[in-house]
Amino acid sequence: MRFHSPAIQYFHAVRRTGSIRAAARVLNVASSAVSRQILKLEQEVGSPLFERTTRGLTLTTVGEMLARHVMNVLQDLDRFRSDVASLSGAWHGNISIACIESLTESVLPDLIATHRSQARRVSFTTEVMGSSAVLEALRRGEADIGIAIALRHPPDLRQVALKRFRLGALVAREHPLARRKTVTLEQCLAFPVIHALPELSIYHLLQPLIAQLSETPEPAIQANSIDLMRELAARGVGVAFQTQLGIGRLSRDAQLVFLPLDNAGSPVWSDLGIYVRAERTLPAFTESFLQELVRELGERERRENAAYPQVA
Amino acid sequence: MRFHSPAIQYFHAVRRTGSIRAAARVLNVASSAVSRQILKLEQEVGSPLFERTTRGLTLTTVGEMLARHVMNVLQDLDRFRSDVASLSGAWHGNISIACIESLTESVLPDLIATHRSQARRVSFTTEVMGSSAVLEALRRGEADIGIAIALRHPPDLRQVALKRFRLGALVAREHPLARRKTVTLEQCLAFPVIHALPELSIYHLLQPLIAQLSETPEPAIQANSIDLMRELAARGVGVAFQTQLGIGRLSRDAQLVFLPLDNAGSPVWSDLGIYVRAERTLPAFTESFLQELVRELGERERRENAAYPQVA
DNA sequence: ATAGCTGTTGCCGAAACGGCAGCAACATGT
DNA sequence: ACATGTTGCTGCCGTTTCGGCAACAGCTAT
Repeated sequence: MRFHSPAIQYFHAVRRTGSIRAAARVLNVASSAVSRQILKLEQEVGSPLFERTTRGLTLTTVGEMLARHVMNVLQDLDRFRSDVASLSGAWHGNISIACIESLTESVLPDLIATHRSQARRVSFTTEVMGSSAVLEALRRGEADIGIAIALRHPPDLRQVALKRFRLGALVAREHPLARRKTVTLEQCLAFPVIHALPELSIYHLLQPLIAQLSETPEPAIQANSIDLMRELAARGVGVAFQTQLGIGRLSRDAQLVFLPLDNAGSPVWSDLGIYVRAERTLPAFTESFLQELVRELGERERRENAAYPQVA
Repeated sequence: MRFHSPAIQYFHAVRRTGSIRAAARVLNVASSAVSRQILKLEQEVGSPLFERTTRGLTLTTVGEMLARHVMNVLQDLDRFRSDVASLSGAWHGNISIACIESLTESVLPDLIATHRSQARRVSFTTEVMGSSAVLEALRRGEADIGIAIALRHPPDLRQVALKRFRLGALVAREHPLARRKTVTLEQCLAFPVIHALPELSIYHLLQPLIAQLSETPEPAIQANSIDLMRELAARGVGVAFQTQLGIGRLSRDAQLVFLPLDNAGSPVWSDLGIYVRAERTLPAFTESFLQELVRELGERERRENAAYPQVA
């Protein structure tokens, strides 16, 4: 089912690989064929689409416009194909998810497991990365659904849902703070602290609050892995900070205690956004999973914010 | 700039014309070429796209799915083209509007005139039709922007805005009702009435209210032209019903009086919706006009509802 | 029956596509 | 400095695809 001109597909491959010869290898054609199709495209558009450097090709402004169009075409072709396939037979296809680390402990595996048991011919591709990388992956068409800390998102992405979870401190059961109901940042900083590195979005959530304090003590440990920070906290090394989303298993084992954070009497929120390319209609099975994801995250938001009611 | 496979364009032409030979005439190619491309498409999709009748072709279910995809592709190609063109030079292109009759007296001509004075190379195509025909024209890709009475709209259309205007009675200056501030349906029905035929949406707005009344007198005149009904009312033939949108000129001449309608103590609203195909990104110049349209209609809504404040 | 319409199919020339080999330009490693 | 590997590009040429012409079968209306 290839009813689009080869130029479209070649252009797409060249954009992704950044090289004509590499694209030719992926496409299983001669590099000359790819080169000619690109030249033909540029002649028809009337403007160069790539800037030729000595090592590969980079999109020009016009090239980025065409890339956007081509992405719309190919993604919609995908949707059409899956629509036709779902006419006669069960759903099948791939759902590609780009998300931040906090989802990997419980939310995502739970959801994928239950979804797979219902629609077995839907496969998943999940990739964990930072929030800004999630948005970039979506823009480049490398992921269908993105979950990231809700920053300002570019206009070509659509925020399907926005769920807020309380940020909190994570301490071992034996930690002196463990008996409190809530903690403030000052109280935490009296102890050794496991800080997030700037590549984690927790850093950007906490940094402005820490900057407001008079004293800024040296952090004991800095890390860029949510998982590592959690394990360190469980071993009593220090106080870690994260949302309650990713600590289900460890707190079930009662090794860890989650203490919602209060700052000047009000909770500290971490906003989680679910994103999708705006100029795109999702295949039915992807849309279905997306709805489940939104519902599940909403359910967790409700449960967790009920467990730790907001201070007055 | 034709970088999509001919099959796409041929299919689109056949869908619109409903005939291979007619499509071939439009495309300036031999009918055999069109026939072969369609057959090739059907072979690649693996399912017939048209049902061959003795007089032309009709889309099958799969064909409609492909039509949707093809429409997305071609409309997005249009957007890409205008995006590239606007890089070097002024906006130019065509905006196709499908709307109901109430807009033709003042809203649309005013807007188009001011817009043309700013961007002279943007042309307009406007077509007046009934509300359901407006939605159908949008779905078939025959119009860019649609304005219609806000009924339930199909999911492949997006309601950009919803503005409500008061429905009222239109009477000549000398009419016995002309001195009132508002009127009820009963009061109007005491006089000869100019009724809308079912093809006008005013009919569907008033019919349920009339059905509630105990007596349903014979209407004096039935018509399917807003303009005709207005002129008839101006000549004192009877009471007409419409929104205040389309009576600017005549009421400026003080020949007509607009009396907002009250039903059981509350106003009767006529909801106007602005629609666009959902799976589509508009070209920049079309989006710009759309925003002006929404703003202008919102302005009128505010003004007119302020002129006739809501009863308590 | 005739005329007019429909979509489809051989046949054939023209245009487009793709593979092979070789080119110049540049980066890297010895 | 030289060799090697990379990049994109370009003649040459066989294959594939496309489109125009004419003819065909099927149907409708006159």
